[in-house]
Amino acid sequence: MAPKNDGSAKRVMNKGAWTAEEDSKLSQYIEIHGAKRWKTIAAKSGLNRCGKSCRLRWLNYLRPNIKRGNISDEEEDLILRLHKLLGNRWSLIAGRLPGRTDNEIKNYWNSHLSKKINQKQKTQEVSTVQETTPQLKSQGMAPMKEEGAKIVGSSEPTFDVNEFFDFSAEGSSGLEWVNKFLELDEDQWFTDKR
DNA sequence: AACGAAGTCAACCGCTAATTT
DNA sequence: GAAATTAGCGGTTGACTTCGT
Repeated sequence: MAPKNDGSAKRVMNKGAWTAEEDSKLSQYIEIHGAKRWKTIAAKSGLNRCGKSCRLRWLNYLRPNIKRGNISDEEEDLILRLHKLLGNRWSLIAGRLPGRTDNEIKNYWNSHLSKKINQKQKTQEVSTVQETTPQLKSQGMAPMKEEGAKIVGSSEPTFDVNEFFDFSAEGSSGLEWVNKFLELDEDQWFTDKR
């Protein structure tokens, strides 16, 4: 679908890093008018930015109660466990970590955790293949290299969570089912960590 | 001190889903 | 119900910083 030509299409928007002045303008506008209708916010706040850019800036940096940096061990554990459960559903994972944004968690995963997991996975794969291959061969099956890799550190969960859980019935911050699942998973988790 | 490689993270892009007209 | 608009998501990029040589 083609966007309406409102006369602003040819206007060159600012890109790149936000300045303190831009942050201030955006914060002030949202404080008065609320964080709705980003296109309008972008147009009326005096920022030469697109609505998308304003929304991202607000959600990731300017909104209240944002935590920055220093992800604790507890938070890291939770991210690992939620990723194991949900895959790359960063916004859902972020919903369980107050003050954290999906972008931050995604970055943290890509720069820190994926490496940790790859290392762990490599060591596990060696032992798993050694243990399972003779048995699988005897059953006429190939070693499950791909499937095995999905257990930890893949971008997809090992099952379709939508088939198991009705996301439409859950608020983003009230995912009771996650806690239940994690409680169920707790024994296994601490067994893994020992 | 200088340089390149690797790591980090803010921001953009493309797409889909949800909502409004 | 269809079209248009808006919101939101995840993947990717690129500028900047840190580290190693």
